[in-house]
Amino acid sequence: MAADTPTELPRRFLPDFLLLSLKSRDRSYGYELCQAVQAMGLSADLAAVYRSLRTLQRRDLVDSSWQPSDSGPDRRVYVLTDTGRRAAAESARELARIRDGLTAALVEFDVTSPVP
Amino acid sequence: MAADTPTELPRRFLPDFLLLSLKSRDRSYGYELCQAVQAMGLSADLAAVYRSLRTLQRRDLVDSSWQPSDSGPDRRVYVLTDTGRRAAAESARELARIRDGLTAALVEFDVTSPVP
DNA sequence: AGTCGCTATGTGTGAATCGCATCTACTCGG
DNA sequence: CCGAGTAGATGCGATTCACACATAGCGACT
Repeated sequence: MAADTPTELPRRFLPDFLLLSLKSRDRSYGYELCQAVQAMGLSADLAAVYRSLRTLQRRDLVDSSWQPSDSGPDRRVYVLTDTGRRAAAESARELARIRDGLTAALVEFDVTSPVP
Repeated sequence: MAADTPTELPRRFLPDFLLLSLKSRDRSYGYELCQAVQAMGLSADLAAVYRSLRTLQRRDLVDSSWQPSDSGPDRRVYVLTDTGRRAAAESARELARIRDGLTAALVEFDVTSPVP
C-alpha cells in the first residue's frame, strides 16, 4: 500500500461523505467530521465542512443540537434524519456508480494496467 | 446524495478525460471530444470543453491546428504534445487513485454490498 | 430562395462555490 | 499568563459553473 501520494478526492463528494460518516458514527460534529473525511482522502477545510453541514440541515437531512465537551468549547452535534438516512444510502450508491464509471472509463482508455 | 441524476462523473475530471481521449484517438476536436466524454458519463457542455482545451493548450499539453471538414465548418484539431502525453499518463494514475480511494471509503463506510 | 437542423467554435455573464484569512471562545499544560 | 489544541462561524476576493447567446458552414426539404 503506497502511502506517499495523498490522493485528493473531489470536494463535491463532501456532502456524501458527511452523510455516510454520520451514518456509520450515528452522531458527530463538524470538527470531528472534518478530520474523518480528511483521513479518507478528501481534504476539505473546516469552513467547507461547517457550511456543508448547515446546508444539509436546511435540506432536512440532518438535525443538530448543542452538547458540552469536557475538553473544549461546546459542540454542535449532528444526527441523520429519516430522509438523511435515505439520502446516505443514495450517496453510497452514487459513489459506487462513480467508481464504476471511472473503472469503465479507464478500461475504455486502455489504461487498465496496475498503477505503480 | 442527489437522487435526480443518472450518474454524472465530476466535471473536475474533464481535463483528464480530454487528455486521455486525445491519447487514445491521437487527434480530435472539441465537438467530437464533447460527445466522447459525454458517452463516458461525464456530462460537460461544449463551452466547458472548449475552454478546457484552450487551458490545456496554454499549459502546452496540447497543440492545435485548423482543418477543413467535409460536412460543416472548419475544425480546430488538437493533438497531445510530449508533455501532454506524460500528463495523460499521470491523469490515468490520478483517476485510478481516486477510484481506489472511493472503494476504500465505501469499505470504511461499510457499504461494500453490490450496487443494484 | 428560405429556413430548419446539425455541425462547429467561440464569448458573456450572473450565480455558485472555493480557499484562505479572520474572529470568538473554551480547556489544558508549561 | 500564554500558547496550542479544540470548536464553531463569518468575510471576501478569486475561481468555476451553467446557461444563454453569437457566428457560420453545410445538407435537405419546400
